[in-house]
Amino acid sequence: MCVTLNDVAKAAGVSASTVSRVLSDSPRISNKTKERVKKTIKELNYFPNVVARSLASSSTKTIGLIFNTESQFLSQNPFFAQAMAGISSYAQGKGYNVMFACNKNEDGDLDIAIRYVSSRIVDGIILFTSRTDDKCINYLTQQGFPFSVIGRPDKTQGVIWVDNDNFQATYQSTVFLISKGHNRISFIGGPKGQNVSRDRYDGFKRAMLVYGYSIDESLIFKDGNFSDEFGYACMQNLLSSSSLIDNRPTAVVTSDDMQALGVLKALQENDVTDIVVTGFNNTPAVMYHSQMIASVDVNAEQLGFYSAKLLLERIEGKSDSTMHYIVPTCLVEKA
Amino acid sequence: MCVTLNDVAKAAGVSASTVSRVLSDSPRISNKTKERVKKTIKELNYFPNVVARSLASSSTKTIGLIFNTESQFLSQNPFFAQAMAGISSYAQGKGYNVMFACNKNEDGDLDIAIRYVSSRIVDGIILFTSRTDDKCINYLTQQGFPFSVIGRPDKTQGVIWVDNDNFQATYQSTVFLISKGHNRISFIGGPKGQNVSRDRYDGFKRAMLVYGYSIDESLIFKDGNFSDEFGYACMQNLLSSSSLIDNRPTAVVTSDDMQALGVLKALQENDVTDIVVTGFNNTPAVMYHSQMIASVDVNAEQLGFYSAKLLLERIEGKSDSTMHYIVPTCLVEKA
DNA sequence: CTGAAAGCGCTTACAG
DNA sequence: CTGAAAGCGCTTACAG
Repeated sequence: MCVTLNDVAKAAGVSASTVSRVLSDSPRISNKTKERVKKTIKELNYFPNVVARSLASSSTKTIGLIFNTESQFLSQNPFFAQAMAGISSYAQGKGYNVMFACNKNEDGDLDIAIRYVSSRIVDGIILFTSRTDDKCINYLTQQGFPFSVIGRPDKTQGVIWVDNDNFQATYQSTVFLISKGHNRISFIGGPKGQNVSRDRYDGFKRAMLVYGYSIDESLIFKDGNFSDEFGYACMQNLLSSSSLIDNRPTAVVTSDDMQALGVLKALQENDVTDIVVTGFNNTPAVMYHSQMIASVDVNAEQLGFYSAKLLLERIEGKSDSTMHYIVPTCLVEKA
Repeated sequence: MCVTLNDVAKAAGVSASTVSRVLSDSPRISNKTKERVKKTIKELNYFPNVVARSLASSSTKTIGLIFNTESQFLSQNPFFAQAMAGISSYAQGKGYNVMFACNKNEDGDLDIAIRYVSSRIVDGIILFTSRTDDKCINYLTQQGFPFSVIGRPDKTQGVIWVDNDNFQATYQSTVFLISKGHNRISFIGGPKGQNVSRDRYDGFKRAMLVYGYSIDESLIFKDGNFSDEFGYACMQNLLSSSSLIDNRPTAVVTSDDMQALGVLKALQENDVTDIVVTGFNNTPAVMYHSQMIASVDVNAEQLGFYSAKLLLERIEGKSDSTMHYIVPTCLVEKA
């Protein structure tokens, strides 16, 4: 029903091989025949069947995405959509398609990875954020299957990854607060055991130390998660603590805008207007709050873009390809 | 390098046809041989090559997504990620993969559609929201290619679509405000020429009429867009209008949470605390505002789910498949 | 209930 | 510079 390569070959009076070579712009074909074949391709409105091409060349020109995240967070955090846009942008430029699959839990992730690899439907995989001792990373490494990771994994040995400088990000946020005159600063951290959590805490700690301020452990919340509930709970805890009643923090460095949102809710409910907050992702709706005075833009689209770039360089066997890339963050300060 | 169907056939002492039939669970194979073949499939850890299968069966078991939306909105509005999750959920259950591609403008959309169709890489397409006289819809219809649309298009003739009852949604929001004692209510609408805009305005208008309140045209903003900028501009307009100085609205029905966010910003900047707002999408960060008193949950995940369901029924040639489906909305009221 | 054979639409050594 | 032929790994009438 569709025009095939053979139809073109017959119409142009050449062999199928020649048409195929014209399509791949082989230097071994004379310009004269190239012109002629291209003309009949136009006339017959021929488009190659990519499935047949994939089978013959054993490459699908498709990459698969695995989120490693419960699907509710996909919509709450603009990070994912932005990173997807960046991936799609690079991939399209290189003629690659992008596939995704949502899932419920870590086993779901692994199932998707196994399906992608075993069915040979993708040439490579991009993982969004890595867990501790990540099953997908272990599996893909063991299979020798090309993949890249957004967010530096536990073991970087042999794995391609892109990430922000998370240390730098909270270091800057904290220094910004200090420059505004704050020095009793609370810190709200991310999930236990993740590099991102550790790095963001370290950045905060270092800034405090460099500027000569001590860290009050009662203002520090680690081993949390990136939810508004956690932010809310932390701030409620601070506001209801009797030991802090005359010695509250004046600022909070959070590790996520959703956390910040929870913090802001607690502040509002308690009519506290003299505590300011910083967050991550520069989410428009969160930044509208007057007490949000800065947010780290992680440049999610760039993270996606480079995760795709490094992956495709690996797939296409560029020998000089780098294994990781740091995307700079940018502290967005409110006027 | 990989185990093929032929390897399995040899190992099990049967023909390739038989292995293939076992894989598709054909009723014409005896249980005894089924068992034996399944055992060797396990032993050899065989997985079918889906690319070869696609070529032979001329079906890729993949659907493609086209957003019809500038990529910045993809991340700002949780709608897209939620709908994608719903699509992925249904598709995975049916053994289908999902592909997407971001783009810059309407021509970009059409390019993607042409690529999807011509390269025969997907079996069907889902369009997110339709434009007036949509080029993609026209093209796909003319090609006879299976597709479904999220959001009722201009011409529904022969096209599969899912949508909310947008009339009902704003009708309910407005009635809710009326029940709270409001009757001078402002309305902020969506883009010109879209069904969604018309329906949402009609729902508002009808509720006002049914309850016997007149509509003050100076409080109505149509032909806008779903951005915070537009919401902000509308509210600034209202607050600065000298003719309204003693006769302001007490409530605003917006057509989107981003609009609502802009409205809230204007209210906050002008220290206006006696105007309440309703929106769409139940965005957590927006709902935190005390003046947001209701938001319509459009159930984006369900919209995605059913857009995939109707599409796959069409692809698989279910004769009794319906052409459209209305996903109920749900007004989320704040306590 | 099972098999031999043709075919899906390309690519790519090999030969000239 | 070009072509004939094999092959990628499946599915599916057709025949028995």
